[in-house]
Amino acid sequence: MTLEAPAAAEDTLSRHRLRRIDTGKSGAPDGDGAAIPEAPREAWQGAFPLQPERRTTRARHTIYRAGEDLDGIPLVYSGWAARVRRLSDGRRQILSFILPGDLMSASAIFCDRLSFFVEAITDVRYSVSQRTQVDEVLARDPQLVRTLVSACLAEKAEVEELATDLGRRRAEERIARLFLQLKTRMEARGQISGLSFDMPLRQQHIADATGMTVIHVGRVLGTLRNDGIVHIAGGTLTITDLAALHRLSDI
Amino acid sequence: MTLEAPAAAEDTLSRHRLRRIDTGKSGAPDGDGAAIPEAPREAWQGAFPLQPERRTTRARHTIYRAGEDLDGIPLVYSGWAARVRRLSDGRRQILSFILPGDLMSASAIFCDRLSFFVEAITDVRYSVSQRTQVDEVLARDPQLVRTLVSACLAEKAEVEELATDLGRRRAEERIARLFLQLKTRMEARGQISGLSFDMPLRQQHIADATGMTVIHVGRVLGTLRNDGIVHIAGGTLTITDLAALHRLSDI
DNA sequence: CGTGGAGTTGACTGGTATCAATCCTTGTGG
DNA sequence: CCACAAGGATTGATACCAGTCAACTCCACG
Repeated sequence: MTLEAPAAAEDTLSRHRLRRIDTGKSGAPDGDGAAIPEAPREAWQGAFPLQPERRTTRARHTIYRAGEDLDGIPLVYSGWAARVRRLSDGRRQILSFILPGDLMSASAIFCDRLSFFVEAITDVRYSVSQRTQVDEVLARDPQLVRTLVSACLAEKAEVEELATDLGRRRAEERIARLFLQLKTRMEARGQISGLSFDMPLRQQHIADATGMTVIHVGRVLGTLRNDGIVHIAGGTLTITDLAALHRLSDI
Repeated sequence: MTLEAPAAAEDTLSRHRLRRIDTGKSGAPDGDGAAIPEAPREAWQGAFPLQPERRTTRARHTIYRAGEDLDGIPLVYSGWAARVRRLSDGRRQILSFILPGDLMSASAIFCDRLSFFVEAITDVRYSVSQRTQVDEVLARDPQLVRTLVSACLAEKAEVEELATDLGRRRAEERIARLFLQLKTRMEARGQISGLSFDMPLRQQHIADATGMTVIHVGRVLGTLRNDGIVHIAGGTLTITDLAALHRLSDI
């Protein structure tokens, strides 16, 4: 598990992407003040009553490299990250976004080596619970094991939905669905006001998540804005026509 | 869990797809003779030493419908099937192919309701082990639980790779990778001779697995044939230039 | 023979990608 | 405080991959 490693050197095709050393601001939904919403609201909230190690990774840096040994189970408590697969020629696919309160991957509990990278989008603070300690807790609580297996299955189902989106839906549809998904997740965290929420993703992230090019993402966002459906400004996403967004999303 | 249910009625957009009632032949890799290779060669081989119920679903029919209650854990012992997500307007995405010896989905062990359909490609014979019995076995064998969780994680990783293919690779690349994957899986089953193996998929299946249209699949297959890389004839896939296929696949 | 599924081919369209230039915003450093 | 540099967003022109529509063949089956 690597901390604070610059991503530039390894990024074959990085076109300015991830290159700059972050300065600590970058529109993150969390200030750097004291009031960090540290509590994960998920089912495994009480699962790790341990003394985890605390770490930080700055925006645009890689938190975990595919294939490395995980030295513990990481849980994000502030900032956004992404699980991403990289191809040898630099193409990238984001598998999911990791929001505060999320395990970096539910798989990490049962497996100490993952097949994808985890990259910080904003500055990310996370805790790493020691595997041996977690295993002890799990051994005493079979019900918790079930819960965590379910979390894995949920993650799997999410990726299956992503695959369907990428294989069978069109650009506008995919973006609309991404936004609705983010809205739902932010809602669950109580981090939405009206139909707006903090959303630190750059167009490049949206492109890598929806299998598009940045430029086309920009165009689609443009039409969504002109049609009065969604607009992004200053790191905030605002839904101006929820019904239309649902219509586009086929939800 | 449904048996022998025709798919036509439910298939909103089916353009001849799945419509015909199969006659029992359809180029399945299994004859209907006695010599069925029944032994799953996977890790969970000894996992279900029970008296499972045996069932059959004919080609082109639906074995399981998303959201239904699973009344047991299904293991395919002959024929090919597919896990597939359907959209409301008839578009389909195949998440993976199920070959003889495969669990219909590893998720079925920990979850009695799946989010995708399972459809028979050829005639499919499978066993259904009762959940209560399997749970008993699992309770006595924690190591087996780990193994089966790993199977789930492997299935998850496979879908993540599919998502990457669909999002970031081109048509030819995707088809090449599908073929190589099938080759590997058939090899593991000892069902390959030279560089040929039985492959009952129609172009429509390949299209639904790779996120393409049938027609474009036909074109790509045509060029692969003309370039002397792969050709399909009489339900048999033959790789005529393995190196080229690897090159295309970026493996 | 007739029917229907499956595959092939051609013409055309269209959705996205690619290339390139400009502008805006923000952080950096003098 | 201001100028500069870099990242990010927007726009235009053009190319190309893949989708759509349609016709036709081939084959298995009844």
